[in-house]
Amino acid sequence: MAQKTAPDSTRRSERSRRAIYDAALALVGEVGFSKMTIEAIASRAGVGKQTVYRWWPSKGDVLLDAFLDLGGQAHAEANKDGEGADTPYEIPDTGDLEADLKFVLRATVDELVNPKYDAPYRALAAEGMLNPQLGAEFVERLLEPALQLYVKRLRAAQEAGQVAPDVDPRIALELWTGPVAQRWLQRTGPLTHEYADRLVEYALHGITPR
Amino acid sequence: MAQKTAPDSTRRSERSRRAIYDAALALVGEVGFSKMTIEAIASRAGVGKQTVYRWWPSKGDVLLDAFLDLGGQAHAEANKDGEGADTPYEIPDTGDLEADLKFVLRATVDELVNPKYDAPYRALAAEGMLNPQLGAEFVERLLEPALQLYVKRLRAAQEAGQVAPDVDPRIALELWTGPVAQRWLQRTGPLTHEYADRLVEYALHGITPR
Amino acid sequence: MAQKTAPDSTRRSERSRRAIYDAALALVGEVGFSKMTIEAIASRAGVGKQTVYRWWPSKGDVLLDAFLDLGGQAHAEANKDGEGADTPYEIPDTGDLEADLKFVLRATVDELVNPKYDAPYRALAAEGMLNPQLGAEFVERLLEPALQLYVKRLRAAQEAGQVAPDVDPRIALELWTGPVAQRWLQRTGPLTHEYADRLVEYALHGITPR
Amino acid sequence: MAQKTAPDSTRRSERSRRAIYDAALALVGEVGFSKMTIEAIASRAGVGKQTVYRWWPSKGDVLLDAFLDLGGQAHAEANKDGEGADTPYEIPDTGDLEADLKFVLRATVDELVNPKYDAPYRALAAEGMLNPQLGAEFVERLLEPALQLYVKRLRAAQEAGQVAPDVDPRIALELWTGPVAQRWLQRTGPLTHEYADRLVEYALHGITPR
DNA sequence: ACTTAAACGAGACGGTACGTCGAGTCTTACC
DNA sequence: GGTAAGACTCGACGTACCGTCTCGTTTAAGT
Repeated sequence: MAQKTAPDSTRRSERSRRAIYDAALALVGEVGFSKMTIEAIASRAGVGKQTVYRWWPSKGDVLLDAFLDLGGQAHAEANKDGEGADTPYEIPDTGDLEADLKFVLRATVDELVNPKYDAPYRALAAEGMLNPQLGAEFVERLLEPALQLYVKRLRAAQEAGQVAPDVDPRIALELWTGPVAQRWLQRTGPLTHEYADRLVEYALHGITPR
Repeated sequence: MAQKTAPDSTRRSERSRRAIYDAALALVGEVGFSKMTIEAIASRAGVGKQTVYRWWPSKGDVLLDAFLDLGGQAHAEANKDGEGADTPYEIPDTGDLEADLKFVLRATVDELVNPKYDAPYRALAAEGMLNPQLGAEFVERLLEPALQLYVKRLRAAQEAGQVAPDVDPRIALELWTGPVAQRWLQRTGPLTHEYADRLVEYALHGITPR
Repeated sequence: MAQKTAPDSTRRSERSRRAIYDAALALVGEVGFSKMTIEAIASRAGVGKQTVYRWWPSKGDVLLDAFLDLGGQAHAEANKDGEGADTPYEIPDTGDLEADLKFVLRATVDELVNPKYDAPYRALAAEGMLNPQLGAEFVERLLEPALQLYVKRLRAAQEAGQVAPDVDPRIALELWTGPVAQRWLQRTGPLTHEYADRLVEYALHGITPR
Repeated sequence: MAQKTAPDSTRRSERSRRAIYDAALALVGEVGFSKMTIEAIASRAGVGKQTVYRWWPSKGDVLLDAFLDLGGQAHAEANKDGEGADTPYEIPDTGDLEADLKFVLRATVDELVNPKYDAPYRALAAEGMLNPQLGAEFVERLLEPALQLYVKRLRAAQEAGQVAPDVDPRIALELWTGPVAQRWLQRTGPLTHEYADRLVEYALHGITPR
């Protein structure tokens, strides 16, 4: 396959890469995704346009990498005082499924509401809907790993008999992630801790009388 | 409020309006929302650019109106043979809540999968996430009316004792609309009748053992 | 030949015509000829665009009529106290050709420098250079009548033996009108009374030693 | 003076510059100045609009440069066979002032009548009358240099005693350039060799009897 | 330490679309 | 039927970015 003489990533300027991430995240917050231009990113990063085009095919991809990097940094930050064992991304398992799910979902809500994450994450979600290639990458690298944590926790709950054995965890988790995503992205209602709790309750016990 | 000498809508050309709707819907299907330009809409509709700009502030707004018109037409079509009483938008109430919900949700899935609706609806959803003004209009005029049908049906079910009285219908409905929206928009999994059925079952009875 | 049903000038609105003249003259002074638009003229005159288009083919023609009207008014004004005999446009004949020419040429200079006349007259001259049709009308209705006054005066001078009999007056007059026009239109030098005097002297007596 | 980050002229595309000149000169001849658009120039030159706007503020300026370049080319052409000494722009001095002036003025008339030069030159002259900034440049770069040749020749004639010592050459030359300009630009009469001769005669010897 | 080739900053280039303005035509309602 | 008003199609405006393409200038590997 004849690519356009693919760039040599070993000689890549780390300095420029970081500057581009910073510029992209700043701009998406300041002017929004659709008004964020590659020229503006380059100019703000003090970088030539070609340096952006050399490494990313579109502004969406720049933002995706920038956002993943942001997440990586945050995680590294949270663990920098640890002795060595890296705290994994994990849903707690206290034995009380309902409490554990509420705890995590509340944290998710907090994050989605945080402007620092909202702007880029929302932009990526929206862009991914129209651009299947970007959307696939978004889901694969960002969304699905997070959802798999629920799968793992639900499997444990099934083994503990707290979830019916014939329930498909991959579907079950959508009972609360779907609604939260919808409220967040489409602003169809307030996104609060109370709302998160209610979703978990309804999902676990159903809405029909017992 | 000093607008730029608002145009006189009584003198508006119906011909142009329809042509613009058709062009917008065709283009969003053919080239996608982001590559759809106002110039292309105007040109395809055989209309001056100014005529588009005179009546809509952005291509998103054009598409929203075009899509609403499309829905209106479809509904009118479906009722043109009726005696006179307009069949309302309504969720059937056969007494069997689960069956009724599955029926409607399957229909929703079919519609979302239909390319005729998918392209514009998806574009509007995505655009509405980045543009709060458009998003609000999208929700108010398109999404919320549909969701309210579930509220009504769930209220009836509550009166019939089929749904617990302390359940909030506006939240409950999101147990299935949220997941469907997520699968559809973010392509996180297959969107099938089986999936729809499963969501309704989980939502009604919960995922914990009974 | 089927014209577009030529308008009936007997039913023409005098009110509108005057308002259009005023608007055109005001605008050419305020924003210049090229930024003066027919829409602006109509709007300022409180008149529909069609009323302008019905009676004039271009903004140049509007301005030409407006300027001719302005000249007519000025002349009427100058004669409104007269007993009845209309003072004709005429170059004085005191018997002293040089003095008479200097007098008239100084007056011409004063007029060309007067902003009230400069803007429209200059616009018409320039436009007439690029648009032969307008140019011909400009020359025929505005310029040539003025030049013919010199022809008449020079003929009288020839009869009085003050101008060589083989001199062509129509060419001779250009010895001073040409230079004045050039200085005025192309701003190649100061346009003063002294300059006017000098031109007349050179033209009458030549620049070679006598 | 804070310009908009003035472009770097060392990186300018010579190819584009020439193509733009050619397009501008062709267009002004074909459709006239007022119907010549910057879009058409760019399109015909196979150039982006921005490349025109980057280097010139208006179509008038483009045409001025194009015309100057045309003159430069013509002059270079005329001298390419020379040994090295560039034939200067110069009015011949045969000792016979009248003959020399007639010779040059006839050549001027020929040039003004040549369609190749008429269209752009006329357009520049007319545009310069309405746009003082362009007019100043036109006079300074195109008109005045030509007029100064007459000043030089007349000074020589004064030294030779063929022109009265108190005559101002800068004014004297207008006795024939002014009329020629007027006939040419305003089409007030035929522009012929005979006319040119007559003007020189009148100007040199005056129109009064000797 | 020196060479050398790739990445880099800068930004000009041919394009496309933007959103606005005005041209000239046409329609509506009024007088 | 002329008029004021203004919506219409069309085309050009001047601007903003696109993605590509030179230009020198770092800069880091491999001699």
